Amino acid sequence: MAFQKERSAGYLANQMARLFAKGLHERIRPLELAPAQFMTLLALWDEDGLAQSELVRRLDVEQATMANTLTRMERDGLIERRANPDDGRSQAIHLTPRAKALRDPATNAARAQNEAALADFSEEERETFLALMRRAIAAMHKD
Amino acid sequence: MAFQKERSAGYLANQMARLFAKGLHERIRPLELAPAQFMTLLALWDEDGLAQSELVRRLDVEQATMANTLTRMERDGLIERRANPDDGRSQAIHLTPRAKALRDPATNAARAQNEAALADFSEEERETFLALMRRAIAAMHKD
DNA sequence: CCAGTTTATATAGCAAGCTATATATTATTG
DNA sequence: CAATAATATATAGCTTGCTATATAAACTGG
Repeated sequence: MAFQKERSAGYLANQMARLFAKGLHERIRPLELAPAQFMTLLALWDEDGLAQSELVRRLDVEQATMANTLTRMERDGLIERRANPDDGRSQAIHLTPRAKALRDPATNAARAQNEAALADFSEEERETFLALMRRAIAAMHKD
Repeated sequence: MAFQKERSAGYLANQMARLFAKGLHERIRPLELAPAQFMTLLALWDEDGLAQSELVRRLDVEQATMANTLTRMERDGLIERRANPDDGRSQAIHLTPRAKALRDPATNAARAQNEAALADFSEEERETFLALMRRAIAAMHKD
């Protein structure tokens, strides 16, 4: 039996995620933000001064990925790494004023992208969709 | 109102797609295949000898992305680029015997990954999930 | 207290995605 | 037919993801 990509959850998930990322990237381009930077800012807008290890835990990316993203964000004036006086290994990641000011425009852009993707979904379909994605994520985490 | 990433379709789509890719990568590792190579092979197993432009159209990635993926696949002995006698610009992409032999083990690995993700989904939920993803993809394409 | 382990971060190296641009070939049009 | 436009592919340069490995600091058990 042939493998049909249009019927493969993994194939569709990849295509959908690329379209989300592309659309978000477009919408936040005027802010000079990239998607992974936005995702990291989401966690820091929620709670400033987190350690890299905590960002890794909350965003579920590999430590090396986060280290590189933070380096680019520091370069772009979005964050500062401040020494932790209690532990010479870790640093606290703090938002710059520029990053704080981006909160509203950036989250609005993300909301607009979600809305574009789900434009013709009913409220019930939206809830179902989010719930199914969360379940697939949980299942793969266990695996 | 706070932006909650756990309630953002785009955020969940990104996380889900990464987990699909990671799981698939793990499963096809013994075959020495990477995920984008697998995706490209899906199209070529279906129809050998396609031009790069047709692969771009069928897989919906940018031309530059496909050119680079094909270069890696050629390096890895999965494809050959053959000159097109009718058009000096284009080349036909042909599978090597090695790539042809990978069809069954690779599609089985992909099926196993999809199954792991959707293990606790009912048949109806699976259909719903695929349909919702297709609709989100179509909506973003239009956008 | 110190040897060994654990934890926090960084770096190297690769794949795959993107945009922008270059080059070659074919098609079109005045 | 020559100039221009369109098409097919390649390349440069960047971000984001990954694994594997290195380094430094802090803990811990004997």
